[in-house]
Amino acid sequence: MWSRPQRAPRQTLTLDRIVEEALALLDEEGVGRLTMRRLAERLGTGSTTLYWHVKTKDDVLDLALDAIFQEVRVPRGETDAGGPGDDWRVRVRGLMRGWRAALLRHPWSATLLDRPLLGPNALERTEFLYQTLTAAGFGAPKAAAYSLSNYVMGSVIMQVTWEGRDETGTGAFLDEHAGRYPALAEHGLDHEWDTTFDEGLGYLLDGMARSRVPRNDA
Amino acid sequence: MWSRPQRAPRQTLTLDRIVEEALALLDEEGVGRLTMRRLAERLGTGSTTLYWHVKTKDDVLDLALDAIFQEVRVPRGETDAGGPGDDWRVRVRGLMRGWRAALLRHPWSATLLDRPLLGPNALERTEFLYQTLTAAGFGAPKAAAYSLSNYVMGSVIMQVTWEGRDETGTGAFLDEHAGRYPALAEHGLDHEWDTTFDEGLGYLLDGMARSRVPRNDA
DNA sequence: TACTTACTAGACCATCGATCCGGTCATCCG
DNA sequence: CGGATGACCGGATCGATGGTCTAGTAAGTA
Repeated sequence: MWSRPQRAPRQTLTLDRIVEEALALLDEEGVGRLTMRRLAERLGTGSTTLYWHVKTKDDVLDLALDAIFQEVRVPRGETDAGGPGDDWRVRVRGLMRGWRAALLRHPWSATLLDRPLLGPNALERTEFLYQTLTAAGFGAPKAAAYSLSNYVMGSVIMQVTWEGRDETGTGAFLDEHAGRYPALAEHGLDHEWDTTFDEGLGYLLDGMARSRVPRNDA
Repeated sequence: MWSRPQRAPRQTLTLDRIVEEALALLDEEGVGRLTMRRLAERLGTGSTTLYWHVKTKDDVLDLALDAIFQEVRVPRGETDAGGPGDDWRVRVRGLMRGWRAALLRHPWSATLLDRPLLGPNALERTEFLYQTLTAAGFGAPKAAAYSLSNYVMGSVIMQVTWEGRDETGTGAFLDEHAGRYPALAEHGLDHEWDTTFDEGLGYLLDGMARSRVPRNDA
């Protein structure tokens, strides 16, 4: 009885549906409101049932986090228009921008970024990053990849942390202590997140460019 | 009855003692094991008592997180030995390294980095960062400061996330899927955290240096 | 002495993640 | 066709948590 097709499961509730609904719940109400009971209720089932498909709640969170990375487009075919050997810059910047944008589209992800990104979608993007850097002539793609990911993660966490808050209270607080923190009070709370991100990313890319050993392009 | 001294409180339990013990508990057992009951028990009191000094558990966490920043030395007086106007680089790099080291000394902090750093210790360091950058001639110190902080935070989170884990399981997992992720599998899991951090920090600083408008130094 | 304030604790509440136990139902085997 | 198997489901329940209610006690003030 070789390759017997495994018994067709009833599939009324699948892991995919759980993840899908978890993402919706997360998007609508945030990570604090995601409980197994509430998730089960939205799926029209009991909380116990979820545990047949999933071992712990952390599994759901891991799955949901990795699902975000599915939205990140991998800039594979993009060849540069002219710049000599700057292909990798375009690709890496595109990946990092997409990475950041996807996480910002789901702000609850910021709280979950302290867990290892080992899902297939995240791994695929990381693999692409390694390959792009290696092809560009970086002897130590790991260091470069870490620096870039770290920067993206930190930027997302910082932005989500500050954007979600009621700034009036914090602003008043800063004004109140303007004597102690003059420079902070002077520059206020509003911030151009996108341009700052691109700026820092450019610095990182510039610095890396100098330390790479070009391969067979000029 | 001017300047009546406020009634001397009994002070058998103070906020300082609570924060101090919370830090010890956090260091010893991690953020997951910090409960109000356990903390109260260590302090020889009941959990209810803590709520007289503190509004919620989040307050304890905020306080503990800010307490970490107390360990970060502010490199105030450090004048450079010779480099023309590179003072700010030395100071900023010193601050960022100290920032990172303090957080790494308390790995539980990585999980809490998704909350605003508005404690007095954190604010004092941030204020110093703004002042140093402004004095160095940066027209937009906020963008520079954000880029730097983001990078530090991301680096800490990434390192803590990976260092705490049992790498053998992850290593086996990667080996198993080496076909799908060849570049990842090739470079393995071990990593030189310190040098990578300094490298990326150098890139950031280099890039910023180019965009600043020098003030009155050469 | 009467009163206010600082402080403490035990019992209690709602809720959570997770499990136990007892089912149901489609499918496969004989 | 009929029993057995295993995928799937859910109510009740467990232990633990954050937080509150209620009821106090000790120390100072008037």
